[in-house]
Amino acid sequence: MHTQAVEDYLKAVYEIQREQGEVTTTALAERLDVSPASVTGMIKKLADMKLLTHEPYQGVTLTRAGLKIALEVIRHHRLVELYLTEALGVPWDQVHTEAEKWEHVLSEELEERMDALLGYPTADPHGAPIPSRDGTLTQPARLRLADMQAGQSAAVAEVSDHDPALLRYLGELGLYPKVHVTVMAVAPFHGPLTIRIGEVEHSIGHEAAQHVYVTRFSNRRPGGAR
Amino acid sequence: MHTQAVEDYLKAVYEIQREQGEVTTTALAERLDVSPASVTGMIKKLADMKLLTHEPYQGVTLTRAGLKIALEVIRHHRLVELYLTEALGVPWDQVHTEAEKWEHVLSEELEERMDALLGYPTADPHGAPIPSRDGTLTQPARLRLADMQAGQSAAVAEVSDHDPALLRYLGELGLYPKVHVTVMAVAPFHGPLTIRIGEVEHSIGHEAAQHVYVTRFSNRRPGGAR
DNA sequence: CTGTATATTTAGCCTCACCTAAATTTGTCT
DNA sequence: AGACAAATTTAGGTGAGGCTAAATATACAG
Repeated sequence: MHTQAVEDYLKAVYEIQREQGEVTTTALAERLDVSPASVTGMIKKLADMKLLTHEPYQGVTLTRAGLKIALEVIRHHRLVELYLTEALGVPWDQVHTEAEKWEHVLSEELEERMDALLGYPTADPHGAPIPSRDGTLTQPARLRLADMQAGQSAAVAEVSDHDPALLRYLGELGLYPKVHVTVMAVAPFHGPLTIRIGEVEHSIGHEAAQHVYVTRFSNRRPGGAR
Repeated sequence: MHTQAVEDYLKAVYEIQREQGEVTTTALAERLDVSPASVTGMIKKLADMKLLTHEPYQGVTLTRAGLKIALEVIRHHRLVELYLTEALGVPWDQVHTEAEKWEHVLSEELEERMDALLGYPTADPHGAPIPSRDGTLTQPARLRLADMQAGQSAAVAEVSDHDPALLRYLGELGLYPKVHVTVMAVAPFHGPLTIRIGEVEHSIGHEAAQHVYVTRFSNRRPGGAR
């Protein structure tokens, strides 16, 4: 087995790679709340273990083996998040923190039981896709609510899960995954968006709207889905 | 927070104290699968933290603070054991190993949720009492099935949870907590006991019978409960 | 193209929890 | 009381994963 630190690093590398393309020492240090020097040391170890490759001063890339571990950890994390909301009723702004601990102690046996009990789900409570056991992953949406134009409609696909306060705010607005939303107006200069959910309208700041990913309805049915 | 090692040591001290009265360096080393020298070192640290007192060459006693932590860990362990059997259907010979890991990552919040979901239970799947949040604990039964005489009846109170093979064996016999059992015969020289559970009779070795704790029915109702 | 800011790595050190080997203490048997 | 075995502690070390301070590499502005 790998240590918790190894798992945390690989997961962080994967996530930063997704979000920013390039995985730098500093980015890892910030995400893991650790000094850059410590990251350099750990990278060396992970490279020795053939879990990633390191181009000094350039950044880091996961190897096949490293990717496998990262996806296993993420699978655990997201399954646990969903399990905690579904089975134990934990509010969605708290599951992330709990899952950070559980992901490292979940046996394959229990993973399988949770998976079955949840009906082999494909997304966690924040809409993030749950990797399958063999490591395949549906492509997450990359369009942000903040990038939409007035008049467009979409379904919420995924929301960022790192900030509990943001999640509580989105929860108040009703911006959960799968919810349909229409952009009524967009204020200029990164101002707030006016959006409609069901029959009610809300205003949401640009900043928050950047953390909400959506899937636009296709334009084939003018008038849009309901 | 305390490290996992600290929690493991305190739990072990508590358990050995219960089982054997005296908590020696060697006993701790064996239980924790660690060298005696390592135990000496760790004891020194725990004594510095005022979690236990150490009489060199004599043994170790938990302080009030140490006892509190030990009971919290045990509470977590037993709640998790019960949760795993009840909510996730994990077989009773496997829950112990899983709970060894979970006990260290369970937040108070989740502890409370599990506790409520299980209906504020007082015993784990092996019959061991679950400490209350304030650290009170019902006194466990100390009479062993192996110590009973022919003709006596009792209810199974608790079975030792450390050996999965033993638990599977007891499961086959139907020796679960609360089950009523009557000793039909006791072979001499630590030979097997013949016991009756419901309508069926089994033979069980002295060794195994030492790991089954029972509560004798009072003698006030001759003929015994059914 | 040179100077400076920023990113990264190196060097040296720390704590935790473990180890082995070598004292030392305790208890027991004669 | 002496001798020996068993239990315990001391001494010295290891690997993991952190840290700070200092050195070095890269990037960018003038």
